[in-house]
Amino acid sequence: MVLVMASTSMQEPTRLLLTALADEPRHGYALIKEIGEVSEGRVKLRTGTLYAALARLQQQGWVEVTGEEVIDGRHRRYYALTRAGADALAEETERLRAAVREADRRLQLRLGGAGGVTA
Amino acid sequence: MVLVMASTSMQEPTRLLLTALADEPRHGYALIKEIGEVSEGRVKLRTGTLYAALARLQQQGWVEVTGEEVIDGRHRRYYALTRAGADALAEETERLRAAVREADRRLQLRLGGAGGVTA
DNA sequence: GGCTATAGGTAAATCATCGACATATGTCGA
DNA sequence: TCGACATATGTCGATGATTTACCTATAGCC
Repeated sequence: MVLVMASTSMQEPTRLLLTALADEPRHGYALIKEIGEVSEGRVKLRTGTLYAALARLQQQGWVEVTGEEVIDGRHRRYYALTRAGADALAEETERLRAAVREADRRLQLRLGGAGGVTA
Repeated sequence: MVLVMASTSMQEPTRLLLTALADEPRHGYALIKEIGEVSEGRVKLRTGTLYAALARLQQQGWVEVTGEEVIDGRHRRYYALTRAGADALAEETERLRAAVREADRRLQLRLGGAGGVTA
């Protein structure tokens, strides 16, 4: 078994990319739209970021190409999460869950310690 | 009033830094130790990252210096979250909460739709 | 004297992301 | 038919946060 350490957590575009691929394979352009929707229009993934990230994640073994097709003369290449990619996303999600808990806790302490919730 | 858009979400070290400052002011070295503990030893913040981030966050108006003192000949400079910084951390935390929900949902769909756990 | 912990910092390199550009097809309206 | 827009995939140089490596200095312990 090979364990790959994630020294530092991934960035948001990469995380959204893995998330968008988590349920089913998608092609590049669909990923851009998907991520735009999921982030409520906040993140507009650039093609430069997308294809660079897909290449990097393929090398990492987290993403793989599962097929290609031509629809109305337009070429589509489908990408999918590998098992390792899904595991990585699950781990990252756990880290984020803990981060959210901690931030909530401290922000609460801040309010409490400030000497007035002014409820 | 000046609104500063966060085009892309902050990175993990920066987020942990804001989190570590959320409950009370701390000095640089304490922040490094605090972040090491909060992340369960995963993130060892380097001084290069720390002081660069603190300078950047001060310019952004999210962090301010609240005081300095000398303990046993050692100089300490205390940093604190501003109101804007706390708001920013709260917003970021909400975004992360949504991201966690979405990742959970899709990873669940993956398991369900695959008809089998084998990749 | 040497090692560790505490405390603050700078400078160059790395690397993900962004912004701009390139290419090509289909559709819809003027 | 010409232009604009959506669809679709990519490359390349610049930007910017983080890392790596370096520096200073004091206190305490062996």
